[in-house]
This record gives sequence, structure tokens and C-alpha cells, in this order.
Amino acid sequence: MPKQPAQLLYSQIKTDIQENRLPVGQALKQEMLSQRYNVSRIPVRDVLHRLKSEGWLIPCGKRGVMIPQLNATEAEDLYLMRMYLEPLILAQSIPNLNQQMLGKAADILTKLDNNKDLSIEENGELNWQFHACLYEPANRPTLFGTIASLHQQCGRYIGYHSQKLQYSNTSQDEHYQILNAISEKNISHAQAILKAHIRDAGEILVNYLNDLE
Amino acid sequence: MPKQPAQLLYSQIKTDIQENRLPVGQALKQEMLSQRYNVSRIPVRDVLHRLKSEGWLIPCGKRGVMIPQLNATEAEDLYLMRMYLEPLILAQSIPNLNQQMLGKAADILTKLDNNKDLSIEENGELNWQFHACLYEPANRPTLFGTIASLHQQCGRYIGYHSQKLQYSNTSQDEHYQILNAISEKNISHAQAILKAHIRDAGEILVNYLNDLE
DNA sequence: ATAAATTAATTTGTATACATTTTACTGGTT
DNA sequence: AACCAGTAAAATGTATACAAATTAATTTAT
Repeated sequence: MPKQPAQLLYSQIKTDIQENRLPVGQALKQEMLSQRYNVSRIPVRDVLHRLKSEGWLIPCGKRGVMIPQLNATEAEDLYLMRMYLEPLILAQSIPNLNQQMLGKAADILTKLDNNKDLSIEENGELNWQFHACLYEPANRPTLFGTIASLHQQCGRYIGYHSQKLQYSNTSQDEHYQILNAISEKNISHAQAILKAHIRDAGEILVNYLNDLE
Repeated sequence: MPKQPAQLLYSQIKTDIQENRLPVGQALKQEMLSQRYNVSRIPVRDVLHRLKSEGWLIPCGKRGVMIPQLNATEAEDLYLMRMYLEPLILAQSIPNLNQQMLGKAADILTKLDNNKDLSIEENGELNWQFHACLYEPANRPTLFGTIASLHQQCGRYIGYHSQKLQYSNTSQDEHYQILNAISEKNISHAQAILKAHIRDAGEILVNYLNDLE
């Protein structure tokens, strides 16, 4: 999908952060990265700034940036926000949802069921696409954008630990339940299941992160 | 406060957007901006990217950016999110709040009362400082960061129209009510007032924006 | 005359070179 | 031995120059 060289660099660095191939907790040197990926420092700087604004990097010292340690409180915050914002947009989406969109969502779930051996990123991407196609009909670009950004940030946590977390089975069950409630246009029920779905995933992740120490 | 040249550029461009000194709805040319502010295109590019990620600019065509038209739906989304997120962080903050912090908040309200002829930015900045000093004790950097970003984006709307909106009086009343509920450690009451406070401000703004057409 | 295609222009993206700032180190003093 | 100052090294920020891409204008064909 990404064709421009800088877009590629962005994906590469993000993946390398997600899979722990870059040093955590110490300043990332632009020179080092530009050599590693064979580009000049200019696109590196662009990407670092972008990743910082997206929460993948945090300030380090007066000017630098670094990869933040995984942190249970941050994960808790991310899921807390999702818990409250996603039911909001779902409520606005349901009146606009048609059969075609429900079908599209169902197809994504089928894909998740069938391809059991998806890579971390592919799995996360499909999961997001499912949620996204439920939310897009709401026609709320700003709300949608914030939610998308929260999902992105969750990706940093999910990605690396998904092997150990493996809550995908119960997660899929809940996905189907949400879809059922939506097709019945039962807004408050759909909201409740969605909220519980996010809370469950968040709790598992937060507990896991707390057990690391 | 901003000392580095690029930080200055960032503030300048943002202010010029807020006060309508730059063309809305058409591509912002890097060359034009670099001449206007007497810097090279490199820092201009940095600032444009940053402002885009913060919602002050949106994509325009395949590569450019532009200043988005003020939009009632966006304003509604921003206030909707604040309505749900700020009570969350307030609940986590109240147990940690001490007298000193309450005093600091009260001082800010006094400043808002006394200096009736504050500039748009100063007023908005004080308003944010009041909210921020209530939320910081929660020790929730991620949640806090998202809320701060939402306030920033609201600034684009408030700033330009605050003369005509002038809801500052009722807004100040609510500020004091919130502070009272907090000092009594009545979490749910404080949350309810805060939520109503945000809803009121949002409704006034959204109605105003809708009347523009 | 309108629409498609090719070419010219404008505009953005990237590399290299240089200036400024920050960080690390060395040497001297208490 | 610890701490501060001053200097050297490293890293980031910025300017200029050039390449790639997009947008516009012009030409050509139907």
C-alpha cells in the first residue's frame, strides 16, 4: 500500500518499534536511523515527528525522542477512552448501516476465522477494519479520527504480546454478538456488548502488563 | 515561552490560522509561507505536518494541506468527546487533589474574573489552565494528553468567535460550582456539573456555527 | 468545439552542507 | 574525592540545491 519512499520508511520504523528491533528507553539518533534505512536525515526527522505526535515516541531530553517503555497505565487509559468513545460513534452509525456494510463486516470476521496463521500486523489490521467499517457510516470524521488514533496506539501493545495474550477466541465471539445486535438495530444492546468487549480486552492486557514486573 | 525559531513559527502560523489571516479551503504553499515568515521550507514543512496531525490542517489534494472550513459537526464531536472523557479523568484526580491545587485553580478563576479585557488567546489559555490543573493530579498522562489535544482543537473554534459567543459569564459560574463540588470530594456531583458545563459550551458553539449558513 | 494526451510549470520531497544547540569530557579548584 | 567551569564532540535544526511528483497549460485528434 505505501508507495512513496517516506511512507515506506514510516511503516518500517513503526514495525521495527512494534517488534522490538530498536532500542527502548534511550534517544533514537537520526544519523543511526538514516544509515539503517538508507535515506537522509530529512525523511527520518519527518517520520520521527509524526510518530511522536501519534504516541509511538516520546520526548527524550531537550530535543530527542525515544521509544517509551510499555506501560500498564497507558494501556488502561487507551482502553478506557475506547470504552467510552466507541459506543458513542456506534450509536450514530447504526441508523445509517445497510445490509452491504453488515456483509462487509461479516466477511472480515470470516477472514479472521479462516486464516488462523495471520501475522501480528495482519490480524490487528483486520480487527481494526472490522471496527472501522462499523463506525464509518456514522459520518463523524473527527470522532472517527480520534478513535482510529487510539486503535493505532493500542497496536503497539497488542502487536508485541499477542502471542501470549491469545484472547482472540472470546474476542471473535463478542464480535459476532455485536454484529447481531447491530443487525437488529438494538442500539443500547450493541453499545453494551461493545463496551464489555473493549473492557475485557483491556483488562487482559493490563493484567498481563502488570504481571511483567 | 517559545524560544527556538521553529517553536515561534509554530505559534505564529497557528495564531494566523486562528485569526483568519491565511486563506481557508485552498492549498497552503510552502514557498509562500517560507517567504512570509522569513525561514526556509524545512521548518515550514515541519510545522505544517505537526499542525496537520493536531487537526489544524487537513490534506488537500495528493500532497498539500489546507485550513479546513469551520464545521459544526467537528465542533460537536470535539465537545462530545470532552463531555465523556473529562469526567473520567476528574474522577481519578479528585482523590489526589490537595488544598494547594484547589487554591491554584481558584487563583486562575480570579484572574479570569478580574482581567475582563484579556485577549482571545490569553482567555482561552487561562480557561485551559483551570481545567488542566484539575486533571493533572490524576497522573494519567495518556488520557490527559488526549484531552489536552481536544482542547487545542476547540481553540480554533473558540478563538475566532469568542467575541460573539460571550458565554463567559455562565461559564465562570459553572467553574465555581465545579470547584465547590470538588472541594467537598463529591465525585459524581462534580462529574455531573462538569459534563453539563461542557455540554452547554458545546451547544452554544454548535448552534452558532449552524446559524452561519 | 470538446476531450484526451503530451508537455511545461509549479510544488513537494530528499540529499548535502552548514549553523546552532546540546551533551560529554577534560582539567582545574575547593 | 567531589564539583564546577570551560572546551571539544556529537546531535539536532536550518538553508541551499536538486530530483520526483503533481498540477496546469497547450497541443492534437475526434
